[in-house]
Amino acid sequence: MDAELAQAIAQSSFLSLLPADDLKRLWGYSETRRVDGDALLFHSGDPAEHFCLVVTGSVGLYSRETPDRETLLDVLVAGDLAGEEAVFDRGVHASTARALSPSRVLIVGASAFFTHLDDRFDIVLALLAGASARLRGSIHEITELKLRSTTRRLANFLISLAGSGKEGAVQIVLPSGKHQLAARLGMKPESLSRAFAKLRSFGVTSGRGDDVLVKDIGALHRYCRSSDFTPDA
Amino acid sequence: MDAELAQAIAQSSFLSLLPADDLKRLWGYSETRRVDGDALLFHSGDPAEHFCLVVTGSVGLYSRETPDRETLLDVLVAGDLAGEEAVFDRGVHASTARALSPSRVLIVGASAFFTHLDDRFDIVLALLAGASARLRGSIHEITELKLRSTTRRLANFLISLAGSGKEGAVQIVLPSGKHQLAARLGMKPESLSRAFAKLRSFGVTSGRGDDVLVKDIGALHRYCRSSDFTPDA
DNA sequence: GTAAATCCTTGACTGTGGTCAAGCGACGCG
DNA sequence: CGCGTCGCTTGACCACAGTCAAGGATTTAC
Repeated sequence: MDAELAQAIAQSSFLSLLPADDLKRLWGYSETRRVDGDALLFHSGDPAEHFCLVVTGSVGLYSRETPDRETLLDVLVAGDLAGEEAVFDRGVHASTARALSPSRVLIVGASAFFTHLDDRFDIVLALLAGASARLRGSIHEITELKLRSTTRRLANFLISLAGSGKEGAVQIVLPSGKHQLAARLGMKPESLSRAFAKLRSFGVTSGRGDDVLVKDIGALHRYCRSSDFTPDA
Repeated sequence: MDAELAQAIAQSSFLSLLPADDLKRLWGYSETRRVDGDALLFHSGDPAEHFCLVVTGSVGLYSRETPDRETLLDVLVAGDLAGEEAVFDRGVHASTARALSPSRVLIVGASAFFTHLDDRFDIVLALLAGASARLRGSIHEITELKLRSTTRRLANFLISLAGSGKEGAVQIVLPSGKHQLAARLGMKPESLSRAFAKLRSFGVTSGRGDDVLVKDIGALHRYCRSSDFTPDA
């Protein structure tokens, strides 16, 4: 176990709770693997033989209901788990996971993990907390989609990226390219571009890369709050 | 414990798994209550002192991010749990629960329940399965919102209400009024009405009540599949 | 250095769905 | 019986975002 892995575990909401001997046992039935961008980790509908912890890089979580159309649900980074919920529900992955950039992942065998659970009460509790947190995130997501415009969604997303407790000017690094960001927010790249253009008048500067500069995060907050039509001037 | 309650428990994905002595213990720290329509069960942001099982009637789950705007996430009926995820994540309710019609609910104390968990491994496992299933539902929901039109969303919803394995003509009873159904699907009542109008040419008949008649469920399936533009004719 | 390629932006047009407002039809009540 | 209300439907209009297509700007290749 190297430094990268140790850090990913520390960032994980649930693996970080595991005592050392459980981690050791986990190594016995899991492996780390390096994959390049666009590599498929598992596919929606696949039997859940394993789930993954992202160690480095980024992994996209996709929903694919019809064969021709799919949508990016979330971008996972170091410390995030992918596909662990399938182990407890129907044994079939609900979403597709694909690397967005060259990444390193920890692959955990589902059945071995399930056996492991039999005598570790706190693991299950941690998993339950993780699942609840995700559920909370989904609720937030659905609300955003239902009643926020594209520009507001972007502003809100930037705020959440900046983290709470920030003041004044903030430098933000997007977790993925603009194209994927658009998908993640449920819009087209063109719309994202226009949304950025609108936010420019609120002090948001974005170049061609993944870096975004916000002159005053408070102004963004105010924009999101503004209960109704600021006609996006 | 009466017949109504027994039936609600049988329909619950998780309480139905509990052995009799755990149920008995559960009674010790929970109570049933009758509420009228529009009664508030708990509010988003409230400390999670209890969660609820719907025994009869229907309960709406709302998300409220800004004080002025809220959206209906889901309609819960007999056997569904409301607010149980908060017990494991941050101890604060993520959503607001309000009765949509006169209802009967089982109120379970959160802290007592948490203590109860300490020695019941399988309860936690069942809860985890429930949370995973909900997560799966959320994923489905987000996908629908991102890439389906209002009419498709309605058609898909009717199909899921009909249940799988049906053929030919199906009689469907909506879980709530048209107004709430519209909110649940993330659209306005006017749009819902238009969506029903479009589906009329596919053999869907709806009056002013909660009853919907589908002449051929297969036609609906085909409509949803039709990968792209059937220009909703 | 020029050319190609990639990424982001902008523009013009269209369509879906929200908004506002009016029009039913059913039911309840005086 | 006429009047009001309520739930649903329709119509007219408009705005936001998707589509198609072109235009910069920066990087890579030769």
